[in-house]
Amino acid sequence: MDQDKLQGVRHSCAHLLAAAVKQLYPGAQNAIGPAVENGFYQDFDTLDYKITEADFPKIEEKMREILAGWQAFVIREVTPEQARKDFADNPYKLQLIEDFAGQGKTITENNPGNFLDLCKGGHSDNPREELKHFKLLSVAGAYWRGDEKNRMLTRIYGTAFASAVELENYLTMLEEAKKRDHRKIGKELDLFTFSDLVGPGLALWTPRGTLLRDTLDDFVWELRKARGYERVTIPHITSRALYETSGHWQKFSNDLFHITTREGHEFAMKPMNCPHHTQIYAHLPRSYRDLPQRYAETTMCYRDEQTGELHGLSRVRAFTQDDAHVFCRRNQVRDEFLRIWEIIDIFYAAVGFGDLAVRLSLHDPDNMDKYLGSPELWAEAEENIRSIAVGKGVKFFEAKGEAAFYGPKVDFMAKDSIGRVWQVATIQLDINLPERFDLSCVNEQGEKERIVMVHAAIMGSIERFLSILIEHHAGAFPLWLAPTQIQLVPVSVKHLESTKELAAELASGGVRVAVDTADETVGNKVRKAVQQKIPYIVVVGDKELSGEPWTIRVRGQEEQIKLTKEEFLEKVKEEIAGKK
RNA sequence: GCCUCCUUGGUUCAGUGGCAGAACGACGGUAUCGUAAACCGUAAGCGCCAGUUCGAUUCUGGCAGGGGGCUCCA
Repeated sequence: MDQDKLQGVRHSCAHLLAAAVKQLYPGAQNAIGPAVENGFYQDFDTLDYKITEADFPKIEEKMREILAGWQAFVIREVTPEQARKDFADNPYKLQLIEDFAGQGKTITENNPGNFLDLCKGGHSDNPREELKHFKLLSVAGAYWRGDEKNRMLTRIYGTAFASAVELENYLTMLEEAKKRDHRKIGKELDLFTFSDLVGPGLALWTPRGTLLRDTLDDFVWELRKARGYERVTIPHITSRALYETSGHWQKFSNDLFHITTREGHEFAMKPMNCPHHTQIYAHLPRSYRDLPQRYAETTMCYRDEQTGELHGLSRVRAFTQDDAHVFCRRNQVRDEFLRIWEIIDIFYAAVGFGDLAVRLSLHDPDNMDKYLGSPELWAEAEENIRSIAVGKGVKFFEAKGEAAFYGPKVDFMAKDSIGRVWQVATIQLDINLPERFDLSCVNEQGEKERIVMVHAAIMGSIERFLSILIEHHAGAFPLWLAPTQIQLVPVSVKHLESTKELAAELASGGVRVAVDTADETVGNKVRKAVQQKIPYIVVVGDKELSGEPWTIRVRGQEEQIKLTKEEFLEKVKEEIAGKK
């Protein structure tokens, strides 16, 4: 079955679900019910009925019963008057009818036998056969028309496939994905934790997790340093005046953590770093010869997210940005973009991602009040980055309304274990903050020239990046990132002291080594190390200590390898240096 | 913030309107062992606050925290 046809099947299932719910819950009204990436959903106003997942078997049974009476979908075009009559008791359909009529769209109804619905079409041709393999998955709330001022409807999610096997495979995949959830693995590998006393959305990083963060951040810094970046440091709070100048105060006041001093002065925790960085640029008169100025800083930002928006490490209230700002002339933008893009390419290859989606995030011309600056300025900036992306020769897609309020962006998107898409890296062209902060340089003619800013984050939020990285590798990090790279397992307590000495020797070669000091059987110690997904495990006993070749257990492979201590250490060091 | 579900030792899970259970982990002991779980023992828990009840971990409500969505996301 091709993708279009499958979409038709899923959308038809949404109708089927609507028919079943309307029979089981008299008076319930269905709103919209589209096919989505891995299935479908259908929204309902269920009045006073409360539908929960416990009701799914009953609803699914009713769906099968109704399906038995279905033929092919019959589609007919109707006048608005007719449609209003047919859906007189459904306020949601009536609103849709008015919209369609107002836009001069034709209105169509369909009926597969015993259920009339308002719909534009795109259905299964043979519902009785093709809709068999469906399953309801979850129930959720969703605002009518996606607007939080509207009534909240009950949304039922389901999925459908062309065959029972494909459905089963999909459900199995969802189960497997749960095992890779970063919140679960973060606990198992002891990488981070949350505390009710500290508060929601505030992750605490353990020594192992911090090692992982620092290793990643060191790598980003290494790549940046080689490309002319310099480190800067700023405080985590600021006077409100800074954000009034930048425009953040008016635009994002609700998302700021506010601080009022005992004298009544207003401050805020920083939700981003750009305004602070502009003040480092602005504290000296700059010659065109000094440009670009490239500032980098890995630092925490704070945003007052609503509790319902928090999600593991993906969405938190305090997160670490590997942020950089380039202050340059217009004609330097392309080179700076490509320089950053190169870092992103190298970095994501080393962490095991070869397939980031690239999104050109543009402004929404119908919503100019969301943005700073004139339409002309935006058009020019967007054309500029579009041509850079085209020149780079990669696949990208464009998204209206996804720009930052100060300029268009190139965003890099990765998927988590169940396919949710998150933004990670970003390169942004900013034509507005330099205006607001009056950032300039003196050009060849001795005139004051307005500059532009490029914002760049490689991991974006380290917290969010790690959530993706953990799920991508299911906790089995590449050797260079693994908090423990080699686990030494002494055969018995007799060997403990010499094993510790050995560990110190390996560690002095720049390798992260741990010794299992527990007075346990070898089998148990090996098992623990395997569960911790440690890349190399070596049992140390009389043989190893006497200089015989070592038998090394390599993560993810059946057969063990035999190498002398020197050969092994050399191999490990090479792999770490090569970011393997 | 909104809809909905959930909350039992450190972790994963049983269970009950009348003394709360297991496994792993931790701790103590015995064994000193060669590649995915040695054996014995000890400590440790019903998220918080109200209500109903003779009695609430269990029922009801509120709060907090968490899950799935929605809205938002510089």
